[in-house]
Amino acid sequence: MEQPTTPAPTDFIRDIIDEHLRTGKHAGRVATRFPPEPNGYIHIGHAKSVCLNFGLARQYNGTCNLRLDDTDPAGESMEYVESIIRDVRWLGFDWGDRLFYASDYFEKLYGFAVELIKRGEAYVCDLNADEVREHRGSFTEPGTESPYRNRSVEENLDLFARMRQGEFADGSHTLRAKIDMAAPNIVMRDPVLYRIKREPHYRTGDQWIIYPMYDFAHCLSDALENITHSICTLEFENNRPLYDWIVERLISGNRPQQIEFARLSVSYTVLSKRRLIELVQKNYVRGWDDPRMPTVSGMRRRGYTAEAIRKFCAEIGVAKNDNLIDVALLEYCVREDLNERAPRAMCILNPLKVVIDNYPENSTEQFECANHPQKPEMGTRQAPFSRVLYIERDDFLEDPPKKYNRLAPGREVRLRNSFIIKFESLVKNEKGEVVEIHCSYDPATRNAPPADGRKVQGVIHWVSAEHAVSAEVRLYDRLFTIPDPSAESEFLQYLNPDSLKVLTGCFVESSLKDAKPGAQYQFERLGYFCADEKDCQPGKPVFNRVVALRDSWAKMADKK
RNA sequence: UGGGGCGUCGUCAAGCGGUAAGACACAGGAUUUUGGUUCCUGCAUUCGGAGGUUCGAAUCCUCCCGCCCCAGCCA
Repeated sequence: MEQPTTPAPTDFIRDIIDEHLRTGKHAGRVATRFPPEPNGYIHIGHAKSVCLNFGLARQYNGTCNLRLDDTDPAGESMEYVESIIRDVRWLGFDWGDRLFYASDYFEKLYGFAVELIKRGEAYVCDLNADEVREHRGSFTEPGTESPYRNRSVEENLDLFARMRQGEFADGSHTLRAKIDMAAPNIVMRDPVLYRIKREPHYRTGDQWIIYPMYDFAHCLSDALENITHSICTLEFENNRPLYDWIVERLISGNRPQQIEFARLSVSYTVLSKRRLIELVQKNYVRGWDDPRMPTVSGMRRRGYTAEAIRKFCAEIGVAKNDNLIDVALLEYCVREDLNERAPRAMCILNPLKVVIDNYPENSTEQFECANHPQKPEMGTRQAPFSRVLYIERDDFLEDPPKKYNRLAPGREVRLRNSFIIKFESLVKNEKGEVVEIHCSYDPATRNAPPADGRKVQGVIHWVSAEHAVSAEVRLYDRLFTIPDPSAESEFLQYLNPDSLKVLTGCFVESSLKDAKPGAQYQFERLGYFCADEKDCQPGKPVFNRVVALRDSWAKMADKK
């Protein structure tokens, strides 16, 4: 698979690695991993981690594993695993043959647990969840030791084996590390290492009824895979002492080192897995790949490219500051990428009929249109022109404000790629709405400037009524309108009911009747659109809005 | 409140004792058969605050203030 070229910025993680390289730690090796739990689809926040981990591996000529961190059977599934594999690949990264599952280590992890018991540093505790919590103490008070804390190694070994064999009820026993119930860091107050959970695991089925906790499984999985730099998000900083505690006891030689960075937040949206699951399960969206979702698959379906997402991840940087990235930066990265690659096309969202009175009836001519104004190598296409056209309703105003650069009574405009036309008259219906306008065209301006050098009011796009293809266009606005991060907890109340507007009665030029699903276009003056991966059908295309072109006209109108 | 982190432009983010990069956003202007693109220009005398060390501090020290994370048998 092609490895993308993303810029290699400097950041504190690279400083740490450089230092290791200098001192010879890990013998010059760099091994990272991307370890999602398969309990949902990955989103733009995961993409940051994917780009970081795989980017580091590539930059330092190392490796990056894809590991499914599936130690809690609840909510995990093969569908999620498949989506993760698909999405990381699509983002442009390759883990070679290094696809791993924490669940493949269950037997080894069990062995590590036994070893810890033998060292007298883990014990089986009969306290239930509530009792464990009570014994844990609080931020200000130390915890109290479990009455089961000082069982003999033999008893612990026996009990732990029986836990595995299914002798005890769910939640009745746990395996705990024997550390320090008075530790100021609550993570170190005899953390639970194994719990009993009779829930089928999507890979191991009912083979196990005890499952290792994250803190036990993750560091040891890293060690088993010879990871050198275990990069995770800031909320795990409190867990690092435990990570080291476990690894120091059970692993000899070079040990992985945990390094934390700030997770991504993006304005106006929500990236919490819990909340995204809720959106899908309660059908607020049409699925994980709904184009309004901040998931990788949603963005792909919406028309964002992997390159744009990678560019974004490189642009935001990696640091330890809590951050809230302006969604405008994401959209900038998408626009920048699409501007290069998206062929231009004309589309009328809201048609207004225009009759060119002095153009012969039953006549058609073809205009050759550049697919990209700055890139002749992208070729041309033919656009049929005839006497009856559709233009965008917004492109005509009977009584235009100053600065309006489009068609109006008494004015001339350029029809993009074709003639200059001049307003002649209009037709209204009984309600007083303009339903049709009549214009004349200047044959001498066929893709040429007027001979007399006169300037026209602007350039608008059009489509031949007879040849145009009807299309459905979906305008996606932001799914949320969360005003600031502190309001995020009430996320459902900020769902934007207008986040999806379906426009029917739209027309696209005939060259788009076979638009390839997934292909992006720039509809001139309207924005970037993507032929919908799922709903687009030849002959009647469905387009999703990717991002809008800057709406300068709207901005001017706002100003005055 | 105990512990762990973090505070540099509206938003990200470089900077690591030698006198505040860059990007987005924003504001002007030029070019343009997309109000797009491109291209110029402007945008932190100041780095959470107050003291101190120093010829010199965003960078070192002290105190203070603010924000985030931790009391799941989630990850």
